[in-house]
Amino acid sequence: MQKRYSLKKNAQFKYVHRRGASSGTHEAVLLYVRSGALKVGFSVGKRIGCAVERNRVKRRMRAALVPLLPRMKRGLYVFIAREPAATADFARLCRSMQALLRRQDLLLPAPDEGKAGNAT
RNA sequence: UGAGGUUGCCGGGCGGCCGCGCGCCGCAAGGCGUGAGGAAAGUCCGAGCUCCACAGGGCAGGGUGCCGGGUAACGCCCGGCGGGGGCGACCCCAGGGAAAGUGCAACAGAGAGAUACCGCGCGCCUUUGGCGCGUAAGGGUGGAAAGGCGAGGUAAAAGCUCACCCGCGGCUUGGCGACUUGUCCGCGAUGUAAACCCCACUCGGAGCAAGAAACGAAAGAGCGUUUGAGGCGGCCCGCCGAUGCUCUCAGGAUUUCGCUAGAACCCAUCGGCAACGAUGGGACCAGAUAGAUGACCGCCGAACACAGAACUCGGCUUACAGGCAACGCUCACAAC
RNA sequence: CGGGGUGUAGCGCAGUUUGGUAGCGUGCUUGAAUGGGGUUCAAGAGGCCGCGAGUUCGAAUCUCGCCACUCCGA
Repeated sequence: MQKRYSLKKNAQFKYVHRRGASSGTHEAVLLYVRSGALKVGFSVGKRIGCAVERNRVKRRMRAALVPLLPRMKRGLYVFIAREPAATADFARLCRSMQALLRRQDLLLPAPDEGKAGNAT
């Protein structure tokens, strides 16, 4: 996932946290706010584990999101990891995040010919 | 063969494929190179670096604490000394001063730095006992009872005297020194300084959010220039100090620098018991800023530990699956 | 990066300065009182004082090293 898609400022995180529509699964929670740009942030709390484990969870969530990125509606996303995310396998993490996006209807129909990097 | 001791090291490797940070090349698509640790951790010490006076004096406060050396420095390391533990190789110790002063030593016990309960002896009396004096050997209490043990001595006793031993001080042998050897010259002093304290040495403060620059453009207010604004973050002195300091306009988690090559590492030779030093040679590319290493798979006998750089070094401490090497190291058993 | 605070009975807290007996409230158990319950009264149980070393005759207390939680400043 390239840096231009990442949510950066603490103020932005706070904004999403306050205004965002939320939905959750066993492994993660999604907060979403409509916006002109497509930005994604990840929030992995101290309950998950030590720095190594937190980094790994963040990387796996990021990797799971990459194939979905071109099909996502524009807006600010924050994914919050919950404790089972540390032990879940990668396939389970992927299904979980797809389910979160579908639940708020944020995934475009995705015709198969859609090229990567089309997010503008 | 088994059980140990000490020291040092590794702590996955190779390949395919899709991605990420940084650097270089390219008009672009993209390509090439490179990319976490021994502890990156805890933040417990010491420095570099930056700013505050040029880092100066005193008081207060903190730190260290056997001796000698190493080091940029250290509370670290090395080698000794003393004490303690282990059959041993070896390991552990904040280990200055209690004859400078103050405090504390509960309970028990007569008495905790002085004392006399039982006892022992002598004297007197109203004689199964009481009082006075002497004594501290014995009993008892306690972690600790004013050197220990034996002999002499005595009314009973006592370093009161003597032999041996223990400790402290003086002198003395060896050593740079901690310390040690001897001596019998003097003495017999409780413990606690991780209680206050004394002595010696040492420490200025803050920290990369340090600090510097760029972007807008000039203006206003207050204080002040030897009757001193402001500055050095415990206080005082002392010093610096003038288109200077503070505030508003002022919108910024803006951008760039600081930002990684270093008292570092490896090899050889020489000096040193060693830590380490000197000389010569060699190899070096993490530098992010919501913060880069992940997904899928194959092979290597298993590779499943603890764990993620955030200015940089030297240490300490803590966590750690499994594995390797060295020492003509130690002990036990067996064989020769 | 820098600086504090807390950890003691199931729960909330004293005791740490100046070292020797661990205590208070509430909850729990038993008994009394009531037809029964609550209130009340009496008795009792419950603590490796966060962990590991050290100093001391003796440590919740002093010293050192860890662990967890929490607060503040830039």
